[in-house]
Amino acid sequence: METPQRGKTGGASLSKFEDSPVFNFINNLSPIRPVKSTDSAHIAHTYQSLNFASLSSIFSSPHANPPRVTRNLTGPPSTDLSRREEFLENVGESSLCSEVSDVVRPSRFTATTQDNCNITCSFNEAAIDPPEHCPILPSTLPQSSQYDSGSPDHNTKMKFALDLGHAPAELVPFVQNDIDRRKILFTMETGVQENHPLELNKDEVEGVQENLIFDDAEDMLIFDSFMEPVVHERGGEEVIGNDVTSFVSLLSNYTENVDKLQKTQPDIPHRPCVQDITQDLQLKCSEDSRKKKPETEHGKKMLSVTHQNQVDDSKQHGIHRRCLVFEVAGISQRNIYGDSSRNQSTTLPSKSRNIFDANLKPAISSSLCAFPGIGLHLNALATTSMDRMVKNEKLAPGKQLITMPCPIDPFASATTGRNSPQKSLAIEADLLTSGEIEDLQVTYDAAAKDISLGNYEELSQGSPKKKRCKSENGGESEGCKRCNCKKSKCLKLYCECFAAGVYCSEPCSCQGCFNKPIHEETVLATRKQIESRNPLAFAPKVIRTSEAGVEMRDDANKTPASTRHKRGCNCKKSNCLKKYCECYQFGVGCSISCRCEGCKNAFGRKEGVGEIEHVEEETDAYDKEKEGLDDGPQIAKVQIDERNSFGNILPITPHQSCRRSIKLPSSSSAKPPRVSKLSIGRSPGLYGSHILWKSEILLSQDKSENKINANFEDDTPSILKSNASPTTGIKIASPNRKRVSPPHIGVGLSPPNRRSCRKLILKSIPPFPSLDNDDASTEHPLSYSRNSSFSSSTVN
DNA sequence: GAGTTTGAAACT
DNA sequence: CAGTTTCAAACTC
Repeated sequence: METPQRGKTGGASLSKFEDSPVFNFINNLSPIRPVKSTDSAHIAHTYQSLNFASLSSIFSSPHANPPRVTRNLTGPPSTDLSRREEFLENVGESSLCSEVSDVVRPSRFTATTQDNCNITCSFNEAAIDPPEHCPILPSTLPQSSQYDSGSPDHNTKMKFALDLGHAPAELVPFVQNDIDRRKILFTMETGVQENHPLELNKDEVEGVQENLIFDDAEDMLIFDSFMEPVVHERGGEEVIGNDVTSFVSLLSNYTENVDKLQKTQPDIPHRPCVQDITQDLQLKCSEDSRKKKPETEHGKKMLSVTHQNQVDDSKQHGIHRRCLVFEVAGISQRNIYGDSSRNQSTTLPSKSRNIFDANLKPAISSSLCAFPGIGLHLNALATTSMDRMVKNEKLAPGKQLITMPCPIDPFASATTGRNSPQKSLAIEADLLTSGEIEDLQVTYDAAAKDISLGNYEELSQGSPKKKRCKSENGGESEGCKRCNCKKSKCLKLYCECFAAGVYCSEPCSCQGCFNKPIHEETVLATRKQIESRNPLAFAPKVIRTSEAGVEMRDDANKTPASTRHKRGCNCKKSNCLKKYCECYQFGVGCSISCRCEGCKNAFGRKEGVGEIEHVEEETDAYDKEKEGLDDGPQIAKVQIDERNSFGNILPITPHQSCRRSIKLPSSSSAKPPRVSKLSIGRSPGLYGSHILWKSEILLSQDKSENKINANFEDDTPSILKSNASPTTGIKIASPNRKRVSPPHIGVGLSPPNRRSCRKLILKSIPPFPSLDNDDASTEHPLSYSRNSSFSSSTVN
């Protein structure tokens, strides 16, 4: 090996870099393994052309204005296996790029792949700026000004590029691996994507980016997700760095806001600094990793076995990253962006997946309970995705395909007998242990059982029709969704089937029904018309808003204020204690957007209602009134990331799903809606979903997450807090002037800036598929003709 | 199962 | 926007 070359900026040494505050900062931020000088040296050694000197010079010379330096790193040709293996040995677990990630993480990291598939890491000093008073940060940490290169944007950028054209193919996965492991909140996309039709194009990314303006640590976390490396078909194309840029914005905003916050609210305990966040993540990650240890080890074993495969894969693919939102979201994100993403995880080298897997599991779990779908369309999409998943037999090393019958298939259930063959749930999972698979199966069976028992709604947070469902079909989920329309021809939202985006089926007692496949055109046209009137007409009625933990902390029996009816109810006589009330029906509390009178919603009352009573009283009242009522609304509130809704069918562990459920007052004693195992968003199960976003799912989870969540609220401006209710905060006018809230949730959940996050969702993924033209071909056909064009048009 | 009540959806 | 009508689910008997 040749000795590392010094960069043009060269003067600084690695040791100098070690002494730099930035180095310390980085180490502080690196929960898993601090950057070590030896690492750097080793890296430099290993990769002769990777010049860290320039990096260190920048870090160690805060006042210097190093010119932008780009280094092309020429490693062993990817075709040279021996060299690659040697490289692997040298680099070892902590690969070169892991170091790279370590080094750059605290700063702005942009990974762009140029035509020659370089990874360009750009440092932006602004991102390095630590929040003031952040205990972990060295007091001497250079501020941005110190790094001001004089450029208009004050960016001092150093690029070191890894010429993947010559670099070991493993490099990329390793980069990904380490980044994943460290939960670094940036995205990186490397390369290349041949035959990735659904890959985000630049415009999409930009669109996403535009709306991705996080400015809080939480945002970062959300943004985090787990980076999913994706192996693409070809190595060496353009890497979209926009995601990374998004992260940059995020990080920058975060630091800035922390500073602001600290200045404006010195009394308030400082929000978690980056380290706190990363530690939380790391903690979670570590826990997961420990749990997954056997798998991890197995994965390591697999590594050797599958190394060649990986190499091949690596040759075929690039790294594709999409990281938004928490882990689950990360997965779902893939679905948003296309089918290709699904394989992202698939193609991950097993070794690289160890950490990733730890994250994947929960994601899988949540998916199980959140059988996707924003509306039926998405459910169908999910199914289709599954199909495609099955079709796509290429499973990554260390992956296994678990297939189970899919009970939660709106089509299977509502349209069985027509064109809805029972779908199988194909779960691509990391080599799970038999026990884990068993657990998965148990969970899945439980869900299936619920559905088969007619508790469809119980699983779907929809209007309970248990009466009509149970005892029928001997366990088939079909028939649970039925209407009794007489005049609407099942072409109005009065019809639950129609509203849910499903065809009426035999069990329906409707008259003059047009909501049938044979009238597909009519159905679609009508639907389109309705949507034109109100784009969100078919949107989930219950959305996730803010105030999440607040109410939960206040009273576990209450529905988290974060989950509220989109428009709010308008009850006059029912006191929001009957299913007439949609809020109650969905098992959510009323909010200030409700116009109900005499609200006694047991799940929580709207703010401002004078009759604040104790929940116990409410419950008692309800009990009295409801005594004898066989079942209340069976609602579960697994909140689904809208991205999950996009067909991200991933297995989930039972308790994970339960854990993510929001406990509702038990209905066992004729009390309000009880908690069910699963819930798929909106109504009758078909909507699957309210777009219950991932971040919400995580809300009630880990301590670290709770901690973060708490901070969310802390930072929520009072103005937003006051608007915390679902609709008030983000109320928009629908065409028919009715109050309509965007499907996104988390008004208050998110600090102001999180609006961007929602924007992102809305923009990048039309939550509620429109019948319009282009989309119609992929969405509505899905809804109403599962066998129609979608699969054929998107599968491959 | 028929009739009533209720509130969302649709309409004016 | 508000008021009214229509509608079908929820509920009662």
